[in-house]
Amino acid sequence: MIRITFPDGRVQEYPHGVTAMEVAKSISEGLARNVLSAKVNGEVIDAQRPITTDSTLQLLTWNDKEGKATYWHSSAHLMAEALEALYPGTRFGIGPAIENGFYYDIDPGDHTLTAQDLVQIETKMIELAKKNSEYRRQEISKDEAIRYFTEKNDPYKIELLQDLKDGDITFYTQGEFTDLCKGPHIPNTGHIKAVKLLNIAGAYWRGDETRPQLTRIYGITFPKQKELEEYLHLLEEAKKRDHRKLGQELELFMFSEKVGSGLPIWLPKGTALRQRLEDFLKAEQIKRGYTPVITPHIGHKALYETSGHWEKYGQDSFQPIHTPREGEEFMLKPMNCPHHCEIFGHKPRSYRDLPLRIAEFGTVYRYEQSGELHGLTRVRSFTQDDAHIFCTPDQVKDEFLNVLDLTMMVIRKLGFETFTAQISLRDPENKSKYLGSDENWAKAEQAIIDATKEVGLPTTTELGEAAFYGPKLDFMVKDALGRSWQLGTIQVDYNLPERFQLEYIGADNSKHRPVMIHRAPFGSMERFIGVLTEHCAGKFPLWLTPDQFAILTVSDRFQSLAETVLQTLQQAGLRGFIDDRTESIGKKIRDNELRKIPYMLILGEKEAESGQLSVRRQGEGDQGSMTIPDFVQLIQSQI
RNA sequence: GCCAGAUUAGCUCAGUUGGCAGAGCAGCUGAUUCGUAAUCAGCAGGUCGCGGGUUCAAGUCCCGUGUCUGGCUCCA
Repeated sequence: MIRITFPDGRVQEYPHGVTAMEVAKSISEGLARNVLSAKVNGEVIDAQRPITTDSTLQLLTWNDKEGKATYWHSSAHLMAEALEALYPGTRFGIGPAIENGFYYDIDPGDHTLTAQDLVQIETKMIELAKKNSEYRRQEISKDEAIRYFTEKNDPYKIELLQDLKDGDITFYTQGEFTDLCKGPHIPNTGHIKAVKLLNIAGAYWRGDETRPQLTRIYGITFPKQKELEEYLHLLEEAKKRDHRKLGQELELFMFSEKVGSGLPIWLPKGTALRQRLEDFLKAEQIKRGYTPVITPHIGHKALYETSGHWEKYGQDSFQPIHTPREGEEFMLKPMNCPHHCEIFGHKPRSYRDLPLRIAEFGTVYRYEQSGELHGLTRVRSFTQDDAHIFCTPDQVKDEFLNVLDLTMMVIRKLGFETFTAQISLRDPENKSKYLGSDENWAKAEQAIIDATKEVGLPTTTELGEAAFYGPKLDFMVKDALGRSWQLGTIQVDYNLPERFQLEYIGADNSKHRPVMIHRAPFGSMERFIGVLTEHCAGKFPLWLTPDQFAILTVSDRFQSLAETVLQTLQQAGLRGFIDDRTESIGKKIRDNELRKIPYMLILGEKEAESGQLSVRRQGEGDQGSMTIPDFVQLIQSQI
């Protein structure tokens, strides 16, 4: 007998070799029907695998994250079975579960798969799923496995096998399809009831752009048709929040083929919004001891040779601008740091001057790969809410904490409740990629880890994600479609001060090297506004939104009244406009609802007599009437 | 940069087998002066992304290219 410990702490004895499925059945048949896999001693395994030692056991169903992952991974195998049936000779790469669904990377050979083929594959998957085929696990020797895939002519699987140890290799088979796989899988294909293949894309084999490009098919499956429909509805809703769509509808920004791709053009409403955001941060920075500066948009190539950026990114940048005089080369600035280093270095600095916090909303230009451009979130010209803090090594941690506080304040003020913070450290396997000494790197990495711990900020740590000059802390939020974007960033840099030979005179009357902290709470105005637009679905916070109210006249007899009201509200510091088109009131309401104007003030006979305002809230409807001062008060109370 | 798809009026989109370029919304003009999500009528709006080719004839077929979309790679 072995002892099984359940998540609630209950312990029960079962025969040696019992499976999770048998345990589930002993509890209830209903539970057993829903079990997809099991977590045994922390490891997720097939529900049908025998348990041979005293263990903790958690039965995994659709309601568990790991249960879903098992389900979707098995769905990837089902899709592979369908592909093999429909397109014999297809070769397979890898097919994992992802956050929402799964994908499989395949090499379809001469055949090119297109989106039109997906429906046919879905139909085949459903047909195969209905056979209730079991997912059968089989341990196999490396030689035998290689023989199988050699016969099948699948070089990708053979390559995967090369990296595996003999004795660790398992195959899974369902129906007619056998795959190299460590598992686990769901009991049988019958659990898969609803299938949607979402899109098709190219993906480099093993993520390496020098290797062949495979076809990646993304899909998602559900145990119930209704759940699939709900998910697809959710996707539709998310698309409505896309900042590229809302940006066009709300006339925030545009792109022009003639101006160039990746170069956003800010329209009046977008500019109003953006400037308000900038003003908010500028005011906050003044309070916190930052000094604003302004620097040019270009700089000598030599500046970037000094900074090291030319060596690192020169080939992939906008190429130098040549002047009429021979031999002069200027770069569009890809970042503001070198200019700010020159500011620090332009006169002798004392330790009494530190920390020196230099801030600039600096527009930079980076030649991003054409395929990577995406709305406002990945562009070729953008404005960083940049600042560089020059301080003594002893001040690093306090300054880091201050910046952390500012960044979290900014993110929360804009209504992002769920964000994650990622500490990016250097790849210990590949230290030559980075500039700067081992000792400095270790110090900087420790400063970040300590500071985030001190404020209790939950973080994830990624090795190899650091910038080439130093470790960093990035704040990440998700867009409407669940794609993660980096917003604010804080980076410790021991390298640039070295390269620019920056110095200050210490209390000991000798020269010392300052430490530099790069930081941008928004990250870039473009990306931040893009992500913010999706986050609030175009309904910006009242303090930020371009227009807070619209005055809708019931007929043009009320035009002069509308103008008086507008003036009064503007004098009270509110922003709005009169919709005086000769349209019906219903039409004006509809249009301004769609433009997401937070408040609509309807002005007609009734208001002319009472002197009050009829107030309508966007998305909520009629709020009844109130006096002008009450309305001003209402808006101010929400800012 | 790579793979796949898209590209027609300001916007959203039709356009059959290659045979005169279409609709709705927006715009303009006129009528209507209206009470909480679309008043009515008329008018105007196009080098079908761009450049080649095939053809008696190309929005439609072929080649090249720009831009966009979904991913991959990249992201100072």
